[in-house]
Amino acid sequence: MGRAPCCDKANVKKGPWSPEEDSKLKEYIEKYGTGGNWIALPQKAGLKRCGKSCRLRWLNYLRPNIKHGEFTDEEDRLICSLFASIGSRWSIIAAQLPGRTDNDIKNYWNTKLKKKLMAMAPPLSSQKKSTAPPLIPSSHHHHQALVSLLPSQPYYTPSNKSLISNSFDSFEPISSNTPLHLFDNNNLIQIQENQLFSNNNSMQGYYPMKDNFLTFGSEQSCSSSDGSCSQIKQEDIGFHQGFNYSNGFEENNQKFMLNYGSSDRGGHESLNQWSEKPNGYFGEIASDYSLEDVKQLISCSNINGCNNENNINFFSSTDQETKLQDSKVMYHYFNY
DNA sequence: AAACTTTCCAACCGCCTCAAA
DNA sequence: TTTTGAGGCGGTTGGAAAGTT
Repeated sequence: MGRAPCCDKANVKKGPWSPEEDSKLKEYIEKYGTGGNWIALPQKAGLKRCGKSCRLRWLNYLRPNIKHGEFTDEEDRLICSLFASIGSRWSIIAAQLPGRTDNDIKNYWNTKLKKKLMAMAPPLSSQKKSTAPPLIPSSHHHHQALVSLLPSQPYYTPSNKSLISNSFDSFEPISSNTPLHLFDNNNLIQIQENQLFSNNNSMQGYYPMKDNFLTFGSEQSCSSSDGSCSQIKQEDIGFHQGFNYSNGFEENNQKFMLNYGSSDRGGHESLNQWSEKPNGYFGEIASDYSLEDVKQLISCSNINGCNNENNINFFSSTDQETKLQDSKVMYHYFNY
């Protein structure tokens, strides 16, 4: 019953790889490949290592075309937007960055990029509080999010006014008078664009903002069964450089943030440039994940899966390929 | 220069899914 | 149908390197 035993764990070497081990592994794989069997590989290659260790060493360090060293601004942006979309699914993120490994990206995020973004964000306590009523009933105990990918310019909104969709419904450019429809499953919120961007907006509780930014969320942080909720954590939030305002409020222990991407990049060479690159963030690189896969992952990247009614809603334009390529991620977090 | 602290990252650990037996 | 291992993944850690006092 079951498969053959794994490697003799009591008799395998651990710790850093020596140059000799590296060359043995590299030479063997270059000559014979992995054979689809990492467990058997170390013995064949003359290594006293666990197959898992060999796999990791090969994938993260020895395989060809591994890119080490500084991450570019473009890579920063891509990591940020994908992290905002799908969370810490490093292998998927890595698939969109040629030459980068999931481990590299994970380390980079944990040690540098997260701090970099945090340094740009104002402390939550400094943000204005609102008197606006909660938009989400207090019975909602899940961390919820509404995600949309909006083309950089112009802004789009679904023509059928329904954002409850995981598909890419038809979109039309919004005029300055067209309300944005922000939706969670119980609340449809209409917001005029000028209410988002005007400093003298009349919408109580919504603070004006100018420039793009991004918020990040962790996985579910509270329970729907017992109603307990942890407060939003500072490290769960990141902002893109270049924002001037964020709008958010706190009410009845709920945090609400409303974020919006701007198309005005102004040519600044910084993180606030989202999509100057003609080929965009997706689609130009060979990876195991196609654009459709990424869309699907984004559309399913919630707590409970694609079919849950509290789903993250994801939409884009009919011209999916091109529009998605220069899209930005807009996150709305409700109720932590 | 030494002691201490912080940062960085390679590698390990443990969990999950899938499939072989 | 059940058990078990392989492969894959994300979280965590230990120690080296870099920075600070």
